[in-house]
Amino acid sequence: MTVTLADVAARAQVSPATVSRVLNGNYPVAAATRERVLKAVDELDYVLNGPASALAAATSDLVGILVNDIADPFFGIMAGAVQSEIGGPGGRAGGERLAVVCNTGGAPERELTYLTLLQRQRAAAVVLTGGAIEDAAHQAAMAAKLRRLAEAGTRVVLCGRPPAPETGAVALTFDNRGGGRELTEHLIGLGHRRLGYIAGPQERTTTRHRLEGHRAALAAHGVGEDPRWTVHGRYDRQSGYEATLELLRRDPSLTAVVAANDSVALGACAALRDSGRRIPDDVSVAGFDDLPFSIDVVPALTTVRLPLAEAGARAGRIAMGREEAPAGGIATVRGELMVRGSCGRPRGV
Amino acid sequence: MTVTLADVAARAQVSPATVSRVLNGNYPVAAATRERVLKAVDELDYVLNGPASALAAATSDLVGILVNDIADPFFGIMAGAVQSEIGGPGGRAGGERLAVVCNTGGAPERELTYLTLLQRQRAAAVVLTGGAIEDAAHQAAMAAKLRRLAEAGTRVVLCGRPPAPETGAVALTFDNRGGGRELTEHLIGLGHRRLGYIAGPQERTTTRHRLEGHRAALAAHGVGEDPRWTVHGRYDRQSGYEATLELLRRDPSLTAVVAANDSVALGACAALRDSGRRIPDDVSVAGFDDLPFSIDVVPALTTVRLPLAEAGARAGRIAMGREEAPAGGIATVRGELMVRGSCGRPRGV
DNA sequence: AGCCGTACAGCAAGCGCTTTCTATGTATAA
DNA sequence: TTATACATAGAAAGCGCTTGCTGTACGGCT
Repeated sequence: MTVTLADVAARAQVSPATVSRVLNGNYPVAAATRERVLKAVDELDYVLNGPASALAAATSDLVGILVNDIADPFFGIMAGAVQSEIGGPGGRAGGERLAVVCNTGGAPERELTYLTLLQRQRAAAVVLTGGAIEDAAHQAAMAAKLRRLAEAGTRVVLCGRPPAPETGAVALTFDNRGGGRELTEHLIGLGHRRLGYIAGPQERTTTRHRLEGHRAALAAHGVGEDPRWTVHGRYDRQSGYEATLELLRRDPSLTAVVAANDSVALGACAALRDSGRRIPDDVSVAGFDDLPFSIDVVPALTTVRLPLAEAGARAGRIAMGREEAPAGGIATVRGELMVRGSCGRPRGV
Repeated sequence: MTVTLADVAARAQVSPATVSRVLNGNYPVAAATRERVLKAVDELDYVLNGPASALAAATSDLVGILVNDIADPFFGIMAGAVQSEIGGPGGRAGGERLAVVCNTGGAPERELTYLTLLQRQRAAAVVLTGGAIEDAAHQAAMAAKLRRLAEAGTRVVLCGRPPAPETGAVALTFDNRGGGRELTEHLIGLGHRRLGYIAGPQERTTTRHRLEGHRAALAAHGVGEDPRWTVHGRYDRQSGYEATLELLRRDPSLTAVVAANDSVALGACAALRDSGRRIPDDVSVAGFDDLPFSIDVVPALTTVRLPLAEAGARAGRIAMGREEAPAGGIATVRGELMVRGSCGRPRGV
């Protein structure tokens, strides 16, 4: 029914072993034989059986990419960059690998389940993107899983994630703290003294680091802080909208709102506008990430650009062993402050 | 070294067959035995070998999702929805399936290569999203490939794609023509008579259908058309920016610009603004898709909402055989006109 | 001429799992 | 009590491929 290696071998009048070697190309096969085999492959429309070959060779050409939300360009951009480097169709590398993009939705248990699934498939490499979840039990479980994957020969790369010590995983970490600090310093420099902060979900490293950067800036410049000025929410637009209304309710005199990311900032802008405030005349807004749309909203968003595509590409190359891992297995990727129209001087300054 | 089924069997004092049956759960196994096996699995930290099991069972739990651009939310939203329905971790369905999101970049050859890769993995199902490429040779090759996949038992679903006759593929097609027509009729109703159109890449069905809808509206209402008023480009923001400048150069008197999608519309807005025009006072702008950000730009984008998440979810269910395919294997998914601030009456009307 | 190195090609043993068929013990019916 | 069905577990035959090892033929060497 389905064509197998043996069928090709029969047709080409060679042994299955030879066909296999022609297809894998790492063994001397006479040119004439090779041609004959290739011709048979073509005529029979033969397609290798992936599972069988993975079983026999004890390796697979699957590469897993874990993302929190595939509908969010933040992850899409990284995933796309990883994929372009792992040598899938169209990638620069040679072999044909299949990128498996796994959508965890930010749920700890899904993260683990996907890792198990990838382990089951004997994935060649796994790239984890996005912030980690700060739960001791979960982190321990993740560390154990990553260690086991590494032991089984799967290369593990963390992209935009804090390092996972003693797991053998390479980490390209975003400098969220530094970026957050720089951003808030910019606002302080403009004269803002009453800054609201819309943070992401509580238990995320990304959330915490960005917030810490924000606070470090405030502290460094002697700017006061009020617990009412910080609200936590999700990393999406709607959450930004709601959080901003909440912030405004708590303290209508805020002159700036710093958002956990650009999507949240978008929601903040909408809420501000709906409540009759102008940006940046009445309230300044800042985002984080510099996603493609951020330059197009009006006014354009002041934000911190993270080199998502570059980091993803690098993660992909490291995962494929085509680039050396950074010293110590850890590299910090810095963001860049993008000053645009959404932040201005507060009234009367 | 690595733990195998046999190890578990030995530890649980049963045969490998029994372990397999416990793990797959479709054969009567005494409760006591099952417990013993499960305990051994746990103690040994056993992870099934995916390739081996796929080989033996001649099926796999991989589901492929082909997208043009994973960094584009248009695809991300659909892919996420498909994934949530195929029963991967966190999905509603039971079994644990791995969704493989493949980024074709819109390149014909990559589309085919990925399909081959998926065929090689003996994927359980494949969902193809996005417009098809209108090249006879490529379409024939695709049709052949899809037919072969279907023959091998892989369920094939097209989501937001025109039907592929005689391939056994189920198609959920977006009514791009109807949406395009409705959108332009709205503009005509507002009084516009000089409408620029920024189309997508030439060889895409999506591009052609949307443009046809636009033209049908013009024709139906006796509104003239000038070849200079149509420009082709890519489906991204930058392309929209450039195309708009080109449109303006060709005819500065245009009162409206209809874009192939929302990202393009965003670029158009930026170009219009940079050239000193106000939206919608001087020029109206319309998009297509209604991506999440479209409501947040200022003014909010008038566009056609496509139920991406719903369509993706349905495609996922059909791919899993959890929902019946539509009659004839084809269903048309309609868009909905979203009237917002970016379109107004032209000056003097 | 005889020997050996080299270049290919084939044999056959798995890889780790699923599944059919068979065996065994137990419960039910006659 | 014996015959029969049922529930459960095991034996074993692959699934389709890779790869270490074993030929075999040929050319160059001494």
